[in-house]
Order: sequence, then structure tokens, then C-alpha cells
Amino acid sequence: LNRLPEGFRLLESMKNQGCEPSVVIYNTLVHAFCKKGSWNAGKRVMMQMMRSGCEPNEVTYNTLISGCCRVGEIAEALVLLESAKSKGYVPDVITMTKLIGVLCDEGRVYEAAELMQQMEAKGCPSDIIAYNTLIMGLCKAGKTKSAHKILRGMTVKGFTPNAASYNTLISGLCKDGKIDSAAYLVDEMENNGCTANAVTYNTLIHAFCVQDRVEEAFKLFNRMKIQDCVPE
RNA sequence: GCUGCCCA
Repeated sequence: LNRLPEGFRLLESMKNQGCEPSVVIYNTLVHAFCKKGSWNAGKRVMMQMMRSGCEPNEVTYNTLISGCCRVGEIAEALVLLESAKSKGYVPDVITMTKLIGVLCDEGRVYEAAELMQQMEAKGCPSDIIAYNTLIMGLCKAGKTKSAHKILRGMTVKGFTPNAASYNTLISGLCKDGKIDSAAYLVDEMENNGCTANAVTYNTLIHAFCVQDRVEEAFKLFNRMKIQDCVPE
């Protein structure tokens, strides 16, 4: 990583020899900077590649947007998203999910939900993980009720909630002190063909213990053994 | 050449 200047020098000599660096080479440099946490250096590389007549592609944008998300630079990420869109690029679900997650972390859940709406409207299909990320954001914002609504809504859109979906909501409810609703969700998840796993039980057992409801914790512990789910 | 989710 301290050899980035060398990379630049190499780039220069390539150009001097009339060998134009490919997009992939530029992207590699952008990635190196982003991994280091300096998206702005990455952006400078992008500007340089444009100056040399090499158009950034989807990967360039995905890399830079991810780099911004990694350090919580939301404003810049959104700017990049716009310029990507203006070039007709559709960032992939993974990049979008990172943005959604980072927006949620900042408490900007509403914008996150909107972003997801937009991508679906664009025919860029979201997926379970994107939904789970949003559900988590809603839980963190204390909106467990909306989170539950989303979880039910995703079924309608053809996505089957998985264990992580339910675990996220269960965890959110527990942190909100609503252990009983959380425990009830286990039934709901199993009625929907989703098996409770070790994370599910861990979450609930921990929550019951914290509230000194040890007998109930034990009940779950036994149930988990009956389902031969490996305790951690 | 980029790559996202659940408890502790």
C-alpha cells in the first residue's frame, strides 16, 4: 500500500511508451486507494483516467461508491451514484446494499427505504440481503413495527424471508424489550417454513437471561436440542 | 479489477 506512488510511476511510463492502461488497471488502482480508506485519491485516479480518454465503467463506480461507504462518506457516495446513473450505469445490488446499510447506520432510514424503492422501480431487482439490511435499519431506528411490515411485504414481492431476516427482527424486538413478541416470531418463522437456527436461539436465550427469565431460557434451550440445533 | 445481511 505504500507502493502506490510506484504504481503511479509505472502508469506514467506505460503511457510514455504509448501503451494506454486499460480500465482494469485503473480500477485496480482505485481499489487500492479505497481499501486504504482514501476514496478521494481513488476519485483522482478516476479523473485522471477520464483525462486520458479511458471511460470509467461500472466496476470503477462500484469500487468508489463502496470505498465511500466504507468510511461513511455518504454525500460523496450519493454524488457518485448520480454520475453513474447519468452515464446509464446501474450499480449492482451489492453496492446499493452497502449504501442502504450506511444510510441506516446514520439514522437515515427513510432515505434508505426510498433508495430501495427507486432501484426496484428501475427494474434493478433487490434481493433478500437488501431487504434484511433495511429491516435491520428499521429495527435500529426503533421501528420494529415497520420492519415487520417489510418482512411480510417481501413475500408478496416474491422474496422468501430467510432465517437471517427473522433473526434480525427478533434481535431488534429483544433490544426493544419486546421479548414476547420476539419469541412469538419463532413460531411465525417456522410456520413459514424457516427453521430457527443457533443464532435465533442465542438471541432469545440471551434476552431471557438478561431479564432473569431463566426458566424460559431453559425451555428454549431444550427445544433447540430437540431440533438438534448445535448450541454455541 | 469491486462485492452486501442476523445473536454473542
